[in-house]
Amino acid sequence: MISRQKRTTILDVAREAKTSTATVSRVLSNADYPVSAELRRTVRKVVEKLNYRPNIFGQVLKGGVNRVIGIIVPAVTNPFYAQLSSDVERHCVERGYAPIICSSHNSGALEQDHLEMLLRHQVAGILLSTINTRDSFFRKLGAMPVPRVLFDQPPAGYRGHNIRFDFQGGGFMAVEHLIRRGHRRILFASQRFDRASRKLYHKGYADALRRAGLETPESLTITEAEEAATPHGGGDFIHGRILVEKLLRLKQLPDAVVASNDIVAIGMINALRERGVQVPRDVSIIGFDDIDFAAVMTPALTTVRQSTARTAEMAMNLLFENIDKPDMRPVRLDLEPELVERDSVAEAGGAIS
Amino acid sequence: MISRQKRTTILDVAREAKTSTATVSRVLSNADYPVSAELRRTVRKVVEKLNYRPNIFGQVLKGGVNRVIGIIVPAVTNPFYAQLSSDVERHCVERGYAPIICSSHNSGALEQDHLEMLLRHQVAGILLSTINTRDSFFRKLGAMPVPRVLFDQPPAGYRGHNIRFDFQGGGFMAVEHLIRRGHRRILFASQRFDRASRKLYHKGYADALRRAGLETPESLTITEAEEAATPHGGGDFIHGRILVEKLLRLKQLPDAVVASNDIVAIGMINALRERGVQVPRDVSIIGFDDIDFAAVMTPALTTVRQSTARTAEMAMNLLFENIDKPDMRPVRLDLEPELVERDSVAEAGGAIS
DNA sequence: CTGTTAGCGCATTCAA
DNA sequence: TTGAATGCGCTAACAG
Repeated sequence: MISRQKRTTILDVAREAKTSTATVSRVLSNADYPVSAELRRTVRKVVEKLNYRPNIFGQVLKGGVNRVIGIIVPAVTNPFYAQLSSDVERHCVERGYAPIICSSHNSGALEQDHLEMLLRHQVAGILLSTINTRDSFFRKLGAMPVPRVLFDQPPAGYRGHNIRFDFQGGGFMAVEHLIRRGHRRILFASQRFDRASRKLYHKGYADALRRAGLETPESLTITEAEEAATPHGGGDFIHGRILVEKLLRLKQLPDAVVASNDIVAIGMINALRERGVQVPRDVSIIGFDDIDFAAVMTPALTTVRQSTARTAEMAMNLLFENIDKPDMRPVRLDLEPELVERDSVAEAGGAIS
Repeated sequence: MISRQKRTTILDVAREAKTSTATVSRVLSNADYPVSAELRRTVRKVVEKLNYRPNIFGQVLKGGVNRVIGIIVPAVTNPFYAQLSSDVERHCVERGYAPIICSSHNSGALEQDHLEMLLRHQVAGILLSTINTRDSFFRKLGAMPVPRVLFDQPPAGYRGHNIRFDFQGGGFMAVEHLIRRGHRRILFASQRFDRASRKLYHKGYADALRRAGLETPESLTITEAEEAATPHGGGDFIHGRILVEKLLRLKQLPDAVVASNDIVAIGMINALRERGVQVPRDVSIIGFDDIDFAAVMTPALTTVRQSTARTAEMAMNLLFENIDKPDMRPVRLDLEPELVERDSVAEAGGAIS
């Protein structure tokens, strides 16, 4: 059985200071309330001496609000989400809120557990990148009595507040850039298409190819079995390596590869280098996300940026607005991709412009 | 002012189910308690219908315990801490606890804020990698009535539970390995020595050199000014680049470099490559931590592992033991470094063995 | 098997 | 300027 040391309560303080709990409460949290300077001083001294800290469970129960924001991401081990959590944390602290970061380990069930936990903790708001896709989940989510903003992966029909990144435009932009640089045979390399974002990114990719009159080669993907066999730690890096194995089995190397994210791209670049294939000399690669490492690696990664700073800013502004105005109607904000040109995409032989 | 939607309470459920709050409570949280099958069913149905969720503030206030564990790390954007948080999270979930991950952004003040927040939330236990060093902080920490385990950076004299990684042994091990591979002029490259871990790692490094009768060259470090000027995102990668600039200004390239962590090592390898200096051909580099990426990059990074899996396991076992036995006396657990030989350290010309 | 009720710690009326 | 009393939502002791 779990036990715990007895904590000092407001009553202990009141007794020691020879006053009432009401006065102690006033000294501590109602700066304006008139309390004689002397009593105020004694109370503070006793608080210090007893190392008293108000029990938030009493406070919140009494009707206060828990100044805590919950953030749920698929995996903090993914640098994109780590950076985003970090950005969000800063916004929270600025406004006097405490953030609770939850990582769902790419598990829909764990994500739901986190959601329940946050709700039971009466958090003031929730920021969520969900990997759940079932309607039943969104029905439950919709019934949760708490301000919330979805970002990164809001499903197509989602009706609440959400930050919607233009994945399709991103895929289009990536291919456009590659074509502009003279590439023709452009491959898509990705984990399973189990998230809307990946489907959309691929759609943008295919659209751009079609528009340029180019054929859409079959994508390189990770099978469910391969995914299950991936050691937990390695994550997408390993997927990049697996994709390279498949790539090298092709009759002919493509001109360029559109990778589903930076980690996959980096994994591919490394695996290719080991096999003697140089990026971008032998093949160009474009990533997605623009994680910190992309800028400092060699070759510096050309990528499509999904700005964590902007996402965090938009999402938190929206969330705090909703916390202030619980009845505001759902807002959808759009976030545009940005092309970040660096060194992993080279000019191809037959460049057009 | 902050407002919130009225949440459904146990009373709402009881009324709707035409029963008492006690029965509802029993159905929900006391599986053994005898309640007629029919009533049980009705209650469950109403709970579902009203989307009721017990308010944890009521539960805890009543005397229950908050099955939540707080984890504070210096920065989730550092892959080592991200991985560790992730490992810890798994242990928590296995035991029916919910983890709250807090990132202190390398700020001692923010770390204290997080600590206060966790305490006010009556968490069952806290896992802490502190960057605070002042005595006053540890006095406050000591007075906190909550089971806690320090890991990664417990200060020398700390008396509570702690997991102590042998940084000094790690530094020694790194140099030993380099010497074994025939390297003689071995440089230490690091951020500021503002943490005990870095001082200790350097001490082990210097000890090993002295023992081998080799001189200890002046270390390459980041100045406080350079650190302040580092853009927030880049982190230690940038530090690696700065260290390379300093390295290349030396009259002579060393045989090998001992980097303070993997990120710095990776940053250095990349910056060196851009300047035409190949690792390990021209200079060997050994990292520290063994983050996921170390295994899959090119060259695969030789490094000294501080196992996140082991750290998490030891720390959580200790923490849960302390939660079960609040009066147990402080335990100190030691964690040994492991050398992970990969490809960033080469055999030097005049190898001994 | 089911219901009534006390009380956890706190902020806030209301009364003095 | 201060204090006594109430009730937030919940569980458990007690009563039936």
